[in-house]
Amino acid sequence: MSQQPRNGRAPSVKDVAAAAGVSLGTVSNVLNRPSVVSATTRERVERAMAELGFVRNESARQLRAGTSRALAYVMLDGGNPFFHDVAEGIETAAEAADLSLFVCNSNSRVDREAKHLDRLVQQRVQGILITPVDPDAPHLQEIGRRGIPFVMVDRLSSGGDHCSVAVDDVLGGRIAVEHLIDRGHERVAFVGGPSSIGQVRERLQGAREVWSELGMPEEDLIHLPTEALTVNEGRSAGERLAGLPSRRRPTAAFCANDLLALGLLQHAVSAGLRVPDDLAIVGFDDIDFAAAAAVPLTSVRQPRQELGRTAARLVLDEATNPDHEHEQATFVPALVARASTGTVRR
Amino acid sequence: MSQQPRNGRAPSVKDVAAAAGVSLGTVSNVLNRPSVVSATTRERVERAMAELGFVRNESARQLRAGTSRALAYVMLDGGNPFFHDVAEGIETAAEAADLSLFVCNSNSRVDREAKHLDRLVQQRVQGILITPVDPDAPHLQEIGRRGIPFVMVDRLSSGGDHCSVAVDDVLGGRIAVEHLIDRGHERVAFVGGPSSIGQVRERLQGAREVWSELGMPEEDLIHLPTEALTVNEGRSAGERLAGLPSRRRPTAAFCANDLLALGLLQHAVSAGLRVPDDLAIVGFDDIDFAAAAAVPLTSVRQPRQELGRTAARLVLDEATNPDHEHEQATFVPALVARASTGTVRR
DNA sequence: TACCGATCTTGAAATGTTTCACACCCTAGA
DNA sequence: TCTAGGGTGTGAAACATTTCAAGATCGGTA
Repeated sequence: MSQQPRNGRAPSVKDVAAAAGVSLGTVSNVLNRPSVVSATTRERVERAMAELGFVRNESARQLRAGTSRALAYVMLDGGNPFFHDVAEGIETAAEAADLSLFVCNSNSRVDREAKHLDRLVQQRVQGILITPVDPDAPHLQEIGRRGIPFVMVDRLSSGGDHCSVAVDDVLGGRIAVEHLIDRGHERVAFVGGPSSIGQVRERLQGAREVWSELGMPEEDLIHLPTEALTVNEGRSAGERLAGLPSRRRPTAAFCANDLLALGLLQHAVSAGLRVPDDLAIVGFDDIDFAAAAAVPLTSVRQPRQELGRTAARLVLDEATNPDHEHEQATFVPALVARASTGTVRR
Repeated sequence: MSQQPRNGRAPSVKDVAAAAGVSLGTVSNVLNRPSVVSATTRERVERAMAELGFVRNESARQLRAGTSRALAYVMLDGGNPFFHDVAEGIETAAEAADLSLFVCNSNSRVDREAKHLDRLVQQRVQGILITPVDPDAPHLQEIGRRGIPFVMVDRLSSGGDHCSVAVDDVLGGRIAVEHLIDRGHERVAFVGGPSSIGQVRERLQGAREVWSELGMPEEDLIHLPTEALTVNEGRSAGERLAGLPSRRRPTAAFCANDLLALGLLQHAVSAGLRVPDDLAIVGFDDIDFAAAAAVPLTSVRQPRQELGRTAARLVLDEATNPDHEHEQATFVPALVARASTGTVRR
């Protein structure tokens, strides 16, 4: 690991070859096909590398080989642990395939997303995984048309012209609200928005479906819209909820994600409400903080890591398998009941 | 934005030049020095690029130019929102300098950290920011010796052979415990570990300093060690705390970070303890979830984004300024008092 | 000794971009 | 008509690597 005095330029294969007294090709063989070079030569070359502190120049490698060694995941909201867990799953799979993973964060902004994508295309990454701000945005189609392996995460592809991985959000909405009805609640709020977000729309749809199927009056499922899926918005929804006249006030809330639920929970506790007795709460995603809340949160679990691993598997298949067929992988969400919805009412 | 039918190979400057009827050099000029080419030629070239769907090949660019357009941040624990916030700060600064940021996560594992670093060196990134598992690990020295701009984040450099950015952790420990003493607590637990982590050692040191300076008996500051700085470990510390004989049991806990504090808080609430009356809690970092906890958490705030921005500034200076001098930027932590420590006791 | 096959090594070509010295074309001035 | 010089455009070289056809070496055998 020792090094020559720095002379400005990083040592190249050429320098290694000279130091070891072999040709460029041999050095390259040591790097890429060690088995074809004799043990003694290999050793000599490796010693030279160590002495010079040689590190392969990845841009040159990539330029010549025509293929990068990296995947990328563009996540929607770095502040939401859900996406971090998905990224972990992707990284596990990438690691196994000996690929790097670039993690980017669009922060729900289309311009940031576009900028990231542009850079990733310039980098010629092997594949792009993304939870998009808008699944129909033209710059996404662009990626596909370019022939870059592409998988949509946490959103199902409508057109079917690329792979996608997601849970069944409608079903998720159904099981959340069914759980609340089971617990005896007769007036329930759905907290979430904006409805430009597909996940929000579908979770609400599932909620409404099961609500009417079980014969509950339509006006007793109240939609409390939010501007974003954040803790703060959850708190502010809590204020609005508290402001409702008591005969209209729901006894339970189903939040479009756990961040909203945590915000709502906090507001409820600080307003002196007892959870679940005065207000039951169900979240969505089942992030670790949900279980860790002061009143542990009932939540609709998504298999976060598995979502990521599957997405990575699909993108790798698209990258390497000539017979690749696009696939829409759907997972089934599961209710995880905790203290925030307590036991049966009354 | 339309494209030729894909013919397998992505279009290169050569193709663009041919399509526009100009030379390679001119295309490159349009890309890099638009001002030296006449408006009409430029337009023609740009049209050709659009028609072919040309995207610059970054590896070739980097190989020739000898310089990458990216920074990297290797964070210690992607599951801790603190590091996400630091990364946001770095990204802001990188964005302003028109650089990409690669975010990696070592997950507190030396081998993952080493692997990431190795890849980043191969990529020839312009600079590396890192919150290291072990600040004295030899592979870190290696980076510096290689001449890659390098900044340590959330840890102060001892040797001074590179830049670093951190808050004064000893001071942080002092203000946390001083606050508890002010509130009238006479028996306090420090929750945190392992002590291989410098931050933990220093926060404990600060706690001990102020404890003895204010004349409190040494044996009344109890150290509850943990295996990691996670919510789960916080919960388990809560169990151990509850198991102490009541005359030894502290009335307040200072946790080495907010995740521990949240775990401890959850255990306390579920065990029926009133916070802050039966147990007051102070965290460290002031992540967003601290304020959002059911009992909002008193915490020692670190300027998370600013830490990141400053680190990015330093690494950029090292990368571009020939007169760069290594700098240890220290920030002052501040106590943010919330409900979890309530008001004065008795 | 000559030849063979196996094993190992070589060196040139190719990858897509940027750079830079130079050539070209005008126009203006002598 | 010639020259100077600004404004444009050109094309070859360079960057660090990989690949691959071909060459070298060696031990063994006819």
